[in-house]
Amino acid sequence: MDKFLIIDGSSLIHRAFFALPAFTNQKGVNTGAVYGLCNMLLKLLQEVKPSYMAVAFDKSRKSFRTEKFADYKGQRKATPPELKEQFPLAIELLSAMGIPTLELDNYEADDIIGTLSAAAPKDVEVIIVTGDRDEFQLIRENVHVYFTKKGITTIADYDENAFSAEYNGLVPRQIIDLKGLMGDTSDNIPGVPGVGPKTALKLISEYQSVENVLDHADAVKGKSLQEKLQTYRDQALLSKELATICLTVPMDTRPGSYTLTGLTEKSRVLMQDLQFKNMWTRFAAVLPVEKQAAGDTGASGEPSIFSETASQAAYETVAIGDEAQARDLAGRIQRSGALLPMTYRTEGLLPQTDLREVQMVFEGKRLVWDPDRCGRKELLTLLENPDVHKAIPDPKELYKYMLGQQRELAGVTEDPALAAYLCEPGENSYDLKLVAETYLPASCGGTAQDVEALVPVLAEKMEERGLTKLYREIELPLTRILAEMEATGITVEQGMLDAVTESMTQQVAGLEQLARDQAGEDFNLNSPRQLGTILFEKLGLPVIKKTKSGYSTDVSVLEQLRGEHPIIETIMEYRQLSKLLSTYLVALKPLINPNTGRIHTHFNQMATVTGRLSSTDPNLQNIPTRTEVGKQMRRMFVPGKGYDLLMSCDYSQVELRIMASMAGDELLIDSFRHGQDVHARTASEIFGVPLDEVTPYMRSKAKTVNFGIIYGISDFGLGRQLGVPRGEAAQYIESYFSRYTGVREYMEREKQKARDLGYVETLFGRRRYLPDIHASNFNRRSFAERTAINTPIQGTAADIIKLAMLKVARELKKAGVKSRVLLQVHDELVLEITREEQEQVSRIVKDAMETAVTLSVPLVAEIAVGRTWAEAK
DNA sequence: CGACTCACG
DNA sequence: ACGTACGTGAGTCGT
Repeated sequence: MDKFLIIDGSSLIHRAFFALPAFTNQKGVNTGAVYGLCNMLLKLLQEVKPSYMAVAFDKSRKSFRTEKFADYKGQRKATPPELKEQFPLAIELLSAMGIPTLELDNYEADDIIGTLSAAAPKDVEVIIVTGDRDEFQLIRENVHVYFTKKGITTIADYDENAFSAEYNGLVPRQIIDLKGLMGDTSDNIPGVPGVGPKTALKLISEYQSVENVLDHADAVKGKSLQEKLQTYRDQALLSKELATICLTVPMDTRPGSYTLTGLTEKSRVLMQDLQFKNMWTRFAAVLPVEKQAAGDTGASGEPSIFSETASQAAYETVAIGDEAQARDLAGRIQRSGALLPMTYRTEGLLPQTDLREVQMVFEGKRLVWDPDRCGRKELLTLLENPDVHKAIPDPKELYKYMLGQQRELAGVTEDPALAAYLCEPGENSYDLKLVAETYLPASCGGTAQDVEALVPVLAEKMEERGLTKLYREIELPLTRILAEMEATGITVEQGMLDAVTESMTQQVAGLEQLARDQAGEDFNLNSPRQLGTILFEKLGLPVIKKTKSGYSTDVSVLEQLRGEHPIIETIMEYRQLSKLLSTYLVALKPLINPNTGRIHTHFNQMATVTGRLSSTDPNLQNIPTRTEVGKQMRRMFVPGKGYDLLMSCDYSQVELRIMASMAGDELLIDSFRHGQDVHARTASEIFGVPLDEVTPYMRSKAKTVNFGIIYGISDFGLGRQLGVPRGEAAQYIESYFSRYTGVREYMEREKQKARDLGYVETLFGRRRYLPDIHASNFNRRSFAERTAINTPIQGTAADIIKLAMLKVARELKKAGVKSRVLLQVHDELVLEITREEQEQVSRIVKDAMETAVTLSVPLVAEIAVGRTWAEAK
């Protein structure tokens, strides 16, 4: 049966507006409500698959109802301007999408919807979508109401039965009788004062209609109710009339007039303008796309440089079908010298991953090459040929596949995903489809054609932003190194993991029981909420800090409560142990690869805004080290078969050194050049005592100050960290800056740069845009200012260790040693080595790290070696 | 799916 | 007067 989807646009856009945060596009146009509406429509289109569709809006506040009753909707708050301005936008967008919209003078959306649904023929199923219960009156056979309960995602389907179940056996039409009695505060329908939903439901259930209730007013229970019904008789009848949806609006009611004509080019441009990045493509999956007239190049009117690559029709798709064809093709590709745009997919567990669905663009054709079918040998030959230049988005998995085949992927000269990351490092994903939608006027849904089109676009963008060198010399070659590290993995001693898990499980259980005994009741120790209730309500401990949703119970709070009650100690111990247990023991075990017996983390090269790597599944960059129990975790990491030791090589105070160099601060540079203990030196400077009179207490304070400086210090933050009043913290900062004047100037310079250019950058030109630097909101602006200070430092450190990794890899290869790099932890490299190579490798690694770049201060790397990661520290 | 907490640099 | 350290990922709870 054909379905007719009728949407209460006004109702849904209101819901969307209040359910979503205030989005704006770059031009400052509010877009959140339209965005939310689009998402709801998308979901509905997917689920309902309608043949006909219309979206109705209220045209203005005036309607035939206001003529009857001047106060109708009189109490309603004015629509916020941020929402109001989105109505015309929504209508324009929907029209461009080929979705019929309706708004009529003197009528509300309700009436339009009512008229359409009432006129719909029996062989059409009508689905009304609204957040307004009034429209339940329209339910009948073949007419459903999808009611948006709360937010914008939960939808309940009401037919006659569902309605009757909720409304005590009434029929949908009787909603107007209910409204007649109870009124509606939001529409300012008065009803009968003192009659609420419960009384109204009871009365209508008994008497069926308002009229009948009024006729039997003397028979109802309760003296005052009787009186009210009699007094407000006319008001009740008027209310019923107001609540009645008009079914006879003069309009075209033939469903056939409301077909979906298809997405237009204009809608794509509009969505791009609104910065709805993948919305158009998502709609294209459920709506027809209007064919463009020949020669029409779209909204710009200018011939697009992508006019050839952007259209699907320009590409012929060819599947490689047999060995002869594969050989012929491989030969032609190798001779051509052309850049080969590619996509690929792999699956399976290391090292036996399989390669599937290779696509490439060659001689204007899209080739689909399934290596399981034919020509695997030829394909691998192409992939390992460094003279065949390839453009591959995110090729890390392909590198790993090749390593599993004892081969090496070479000649990857472009990676559009990586390029997009360098251009805009704050995005959530660099999936090819998304990148194509962002940078191309028309994407081909994440195919090799998109790769081809993206390469020149992103090359230009990177050139314009000074990122080319960073891309070519650091990021692109680093991918291969990361692939090797991931493929290699690190060995965890399984027996120890099991033993520690066992004993820690016991301890955690014991502490859990103890905490319950001390609390005198059962509760979930892992629930901060339940814990808060116990501590601050039941036990009456003083509230130190609050969170958005209740009492804070974090370590800083617990530390202050220590001694107030024995349970605090128990909780702190429990927290520490259960964290270790769940995150580093239980979670680690299933990530041991059964094929290799090792743990293969994933180093994400496109995850952070500063240029650091991140590590997932598992995160091996946050294995405990700070506490004694935590160190136990590092004892499980050992050299693998054929290796004797783990080696850790870490930069000493890189970030402070980088700051000294970038700031050109004479004092700090001097300190590092003389190989001084910087924290002690800082203490001597800010406390005004000779270096040999610095106490450990002063040094520790100075160390905290030094960290604070790198983070874009504030007196409040420093005070909190140090546990001193902010005034005292402010004094430390002031005396710091009065001595390290170069640092102060550097910070002002970076903030000014962010204000002038809109971005800050690292030593190697890695950029981070900071739009909030101009925010009127103090908080957001301050945050951007601290970021302006921190990002060049943290980011330069990231650049430097990446360079060091490339150099280490090169030097180790040149030396022909077996020892290899396994992990990177921001300022540290972890290797597994043989005893024989220890001297040689430590020299190579230390030297490569220290000479990765030349700053105005020396870089120092410290080597440690041991049987486990804990000992190599 | 957001909030909270906590592990790391 | 504003309220705060920078950058991550993961486990758990509760809506």
